[in-house]
Amino acid sequence: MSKNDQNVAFCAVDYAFQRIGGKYKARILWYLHEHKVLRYGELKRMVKGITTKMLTQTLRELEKDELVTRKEYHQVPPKVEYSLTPIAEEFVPFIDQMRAWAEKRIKDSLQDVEPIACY
Amino acid sequence: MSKNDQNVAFCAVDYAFQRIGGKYKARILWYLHEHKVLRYGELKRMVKGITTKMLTQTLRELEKDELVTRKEYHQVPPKVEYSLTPIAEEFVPFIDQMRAWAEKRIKDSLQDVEPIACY
DNA sequence: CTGCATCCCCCACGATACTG
DNA sequence: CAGTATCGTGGGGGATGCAG
Repeated sequence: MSKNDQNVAFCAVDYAFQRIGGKYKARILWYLHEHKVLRYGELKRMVKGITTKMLTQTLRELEKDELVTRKEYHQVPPKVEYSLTPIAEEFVPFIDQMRAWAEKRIKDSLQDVEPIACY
Repeated sequence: MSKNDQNVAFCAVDYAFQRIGGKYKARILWYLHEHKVLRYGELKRMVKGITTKMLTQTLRELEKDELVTRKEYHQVPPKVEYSLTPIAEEFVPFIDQMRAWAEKRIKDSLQDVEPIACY
């Protein structure tokens, strides 16, 4: 594969995963869907274990892909709110279905799987 | 985060992504769904750019997670067939929906996106 | 509060060669 | 045909410190 193929999606499935894959994206989208609007610090607290670097970076990517909207209030102290775009809202149902599927799977194999502590 | 949290899913969404995330898993599942049964070499040809190492490794992981079935024919030359488990079949509709969503997105932003060459 | 800048490490993934 | 084995590397991600 040539260097230029880096960001080329081989198919639509790839395209989707490039946008909502990664370690935190799906979770962030999910939380934003559940709460409609979240501040930076709120997200940071919900996505356990994430660093500011990763949170900021991930939000920027989601913003670039038009999946989240960033609303900055120019005040001191700063206040920034994030929410989903309509495009992202269209996608959320799939995340929800995946969640349901996963929960069923987790229940069926109730060994070797650590307790799930999510929202 | 402690070392032992490596494979712990923080939530069901994580759990799902740990199983069907990665660079090739979704595509492999999709191809297997489309063709019902595929031999190793057939998969290798369909998943463009994948190496034998990654294909084998990915198939092994999917097998371990009970998403694909491996059927080996003890003959010369070797013949191995892969197919989806019922659990994976349950999941495929979501991949399909994601694909539809992605294709729509691709059509809407018909610039800077390379031609999608997938099945 | 909401970030940005650095430094650094690990491992997912690639390339290549070999085998029953 | 259907894989192993080995070696290398790029960048995703972590830790920490600073800033408006």
